[in-house]
Amino acid sequence: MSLRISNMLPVSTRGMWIGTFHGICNRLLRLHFKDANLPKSFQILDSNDQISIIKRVIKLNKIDIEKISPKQIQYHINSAKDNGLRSNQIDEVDEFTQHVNKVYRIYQSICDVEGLVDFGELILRTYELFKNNNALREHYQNRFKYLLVDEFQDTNQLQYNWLRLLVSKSNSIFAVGDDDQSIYGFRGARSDNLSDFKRDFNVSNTVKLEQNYRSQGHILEAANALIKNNVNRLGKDLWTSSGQGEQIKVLEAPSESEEANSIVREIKRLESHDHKLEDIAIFYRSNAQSRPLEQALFRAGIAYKVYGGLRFFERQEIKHALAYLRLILNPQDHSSFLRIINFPPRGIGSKSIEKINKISEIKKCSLFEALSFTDLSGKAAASIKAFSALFDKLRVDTEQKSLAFIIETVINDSGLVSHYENDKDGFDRIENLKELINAGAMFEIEEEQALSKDELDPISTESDSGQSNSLFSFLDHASLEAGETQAVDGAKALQLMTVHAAKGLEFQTVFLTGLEEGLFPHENSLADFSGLEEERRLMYVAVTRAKKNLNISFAQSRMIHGQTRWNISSRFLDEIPQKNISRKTDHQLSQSHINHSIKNQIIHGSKKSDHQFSAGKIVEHQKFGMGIILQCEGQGPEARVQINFENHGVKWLILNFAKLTLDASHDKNIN
DNA sequence: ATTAGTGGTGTTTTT
DNA sequence: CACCACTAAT
Repeated sequence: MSLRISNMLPVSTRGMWIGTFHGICNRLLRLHFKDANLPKSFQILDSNDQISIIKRVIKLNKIDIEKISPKQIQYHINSAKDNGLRSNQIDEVDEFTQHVNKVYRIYQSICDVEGLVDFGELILRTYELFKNNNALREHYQNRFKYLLVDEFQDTNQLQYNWLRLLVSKSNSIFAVGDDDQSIYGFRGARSDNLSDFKRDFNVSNTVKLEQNYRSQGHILEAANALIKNNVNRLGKDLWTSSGQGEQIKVLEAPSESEEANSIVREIKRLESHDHKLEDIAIFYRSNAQSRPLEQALFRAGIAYKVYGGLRFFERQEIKHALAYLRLILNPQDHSSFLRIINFPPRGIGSKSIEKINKISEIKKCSLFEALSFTDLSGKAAASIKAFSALFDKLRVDTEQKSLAFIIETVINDSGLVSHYENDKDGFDRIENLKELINAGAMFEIEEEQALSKDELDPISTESDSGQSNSLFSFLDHASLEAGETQAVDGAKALQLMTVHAAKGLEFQTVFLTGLEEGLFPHENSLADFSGLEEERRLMYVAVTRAKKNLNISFAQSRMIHGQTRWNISSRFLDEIPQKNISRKTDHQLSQSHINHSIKNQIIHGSKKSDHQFSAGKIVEHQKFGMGIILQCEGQGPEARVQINFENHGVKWLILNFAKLTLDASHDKNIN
């Protein structure tokens, strides 16, 4: 974003604050940590860190909530914060809320003591800071003459209130948003903020942007037709002056691997017609779907780049390494301490950890300091001494050293590398650890360049004593911008990403994959109407990323959670007008596939089944209607079939009881 | 007392 | 399939 802006503007962008809400709040909190009542070295928690603290709270306080999962509690905490609510502001209306809120309260006190800040807290803290500190608020109201907010439909209630605090008579605000592209409802985004904005900020004139400069006719018509099915929207109709262009190609494949192969063939064809690889993108609904695509691309020797997914900084080996780094910097960091106290295994088990915990409570000191008081006998005592000594040594060895050197020293001396050397699938992990050294070196170079370029803002942090300041900002960077690091060098490669990650981007050619009921729209979103509408907006976002060529595909069968599932095509496909589509129903391919799988059953299956039903056949049930057979089991009176019904989902039925009729037309297809 | 191995469970999207 | 909690083996 920063780059795009500086390329478009005749003036320098130095001095502008450009970033996400989270990024800007982090910057503010770093500058005013004292006023925000935070330790100087506060660390940012990611989703997993948050979960492990919640688990800790549940265990330590023996809260009796067997039925409530840590994830549910996490959701409660995050959505409370997204709405600007502290635990004491929540009505404990029922037992559930009471339990969950208790965890929230204790969780927050742990974070406060240990100097930990989760994503919601970044914004909430800054909000409270502005609210309670008039001088500071006025300073920033004058500092930022113009506030510009992009993707306004993705703001949540707290971010909205945050903006209201920052806007005064001395500055002005400008917002751009598209309610049809609101796809972050699950994390508290309110597209209603768009209409509230008009009211609360006295907007005198609204500009509707309906001319689209990106996509050609067929693509745009499809997008318009799709989104019209949503009831809850402000309403707009996009138009283009760039001609009809090509129809959308729709491909039906027998399996996910066939789908991937067809896409690879098409990409090769495009390449030979002078399409650039970096102008092509493949989208999918969930990260897990990237695998078969990657396999096919790898085999075909096509360079590709996966965005997001298992983020580099979220891998366990990287998190272990970072925990060592954090603990060097901040011995108070209990989460990091617990992560590595016995990793790699060094003979300090749960019992020892419990003792350390007790001592830290009695002596009111950190877990780390408690190590020196813990008197245990024999092996454990020796292990604990060794662990303390390791850290004393690490602190001395890494003082005033380069980031790369610090990281290298830590991953070697901690025993992480040698641990993974003995692990049978530890090779990749060691590669990643080496990559972390590189990332550190790169980060330091970039930081120097940035520093020499802008010595801007009047308020600046006082320089740090002792430990390297760049280690500090590196750790910060690691938790907040986890995904970005790998994305930079996306040159000359095909781009793979989730539809969520694709928002705001555009490509000449887009392959949109996995258009199947249950996947897209995702089955977990179908429970309520608003969920389905959000999925449809997601589809709308995906379609409108394509400039010239859009390819949509789906597979008849797909491995999900280790089981083959037979899906029907997505309802979203049916919502696109036929005139905008050219169907490449690979019928021959699909028939041969089904024949093949039936033959396989006859040859490999120990005995031929004594009924006429088999996987892949279309059947009709008196009550459930049409469906496709997923698998068969058993013989005679015990024979059962699993069927995915068009309108009733997946069910197991006993053949003797279920009156099933084979769909004759489909039967003819097979033979 | 620790660890490795086993069996049961739940699976979207992200700052 | 991947992760966790629990159990058996060291």
